[in-house]
Amino acid sequence: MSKKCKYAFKALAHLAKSYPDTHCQTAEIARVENIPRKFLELILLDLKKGGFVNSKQGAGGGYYLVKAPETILLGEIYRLFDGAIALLPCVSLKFYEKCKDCPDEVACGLNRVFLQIRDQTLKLMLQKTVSDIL
Amino acid sequence: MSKKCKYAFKALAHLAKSYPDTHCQTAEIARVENIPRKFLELILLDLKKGGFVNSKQGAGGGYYLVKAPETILLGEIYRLFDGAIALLPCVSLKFYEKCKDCPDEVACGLNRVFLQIRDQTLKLMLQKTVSDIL
DNA sequence: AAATATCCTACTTGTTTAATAGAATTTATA
DNA sequence: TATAAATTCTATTAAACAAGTAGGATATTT
Repeated sequence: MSKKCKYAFKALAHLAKSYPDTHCQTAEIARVENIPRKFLELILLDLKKGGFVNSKQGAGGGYYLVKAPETILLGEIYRLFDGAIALLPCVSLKFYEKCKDCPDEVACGLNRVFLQIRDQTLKLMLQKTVSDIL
Repeated sequence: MSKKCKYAFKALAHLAKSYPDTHCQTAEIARVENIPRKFLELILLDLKKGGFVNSKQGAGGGYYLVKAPETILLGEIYRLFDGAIALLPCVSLKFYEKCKDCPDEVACGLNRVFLQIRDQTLKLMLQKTVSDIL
């Protein structure tokens, strides 16, 4: 998992603590969660584009969750930042790509095994939410 | 998973088909499995250093498995080429590293969730062998 | 108007990936 | 014993990605 993605999880967990009452500023999150501030700005922006958080500009502004923590699936966030959950593109649901070197996906032994692993991981990732990492 | 690792799996599967009777040459494996030949050379060399295959130099030489296909765990190969199976260094068994931004691993929610995911994946990866991808 | 905060674009630095190139070494065999 | 065939070794490369950093534009409050 990229640092970006890990920081995103931590930022969401931080915002979840003040949900739905109040909002937090980038600088505060950065300080408390030990994340480089300017880097975190980009991450929060991505989370906003992804529809997970919203923001208020200007003095006294900040970020807040758009949805309840228990409705934000870890898998969605992972995909937003790191792309495929699957270890092979040919077993990915959302980022599927055919292997150029593989003539027959159905007969491919790697495909079979890594589909199982993807299924397992996906199940947990779409079952666990931001409220599970508080 | 890196291409290198995927190619390694395919090369091992190829070698498994002629185990223990005969050996295969890089050029043949490269052709049949659609892997760039010079790239495959490096991979087979790594597999040799890792103790999974052995080779015979010179005319009529080639590579062959050192151990039976059903004793070569996919997780071992994955680790050899791609390192940690875990998604976070702080939940990795063989490639453990402390997160610099995390004050308390035991209290960390991310640690908890991704430890579960690692456990799942590891279980399958150390249970499945080269003979499972034939 | 000033201070504060998000928003946006670009840049940088280092590492990794996926190869490719060429020569050295070893071995079988004609 | 020369030659061909194969592995082995070292180096290089181009492209992409990771993890930030920098600076200014924009919006909002006081």
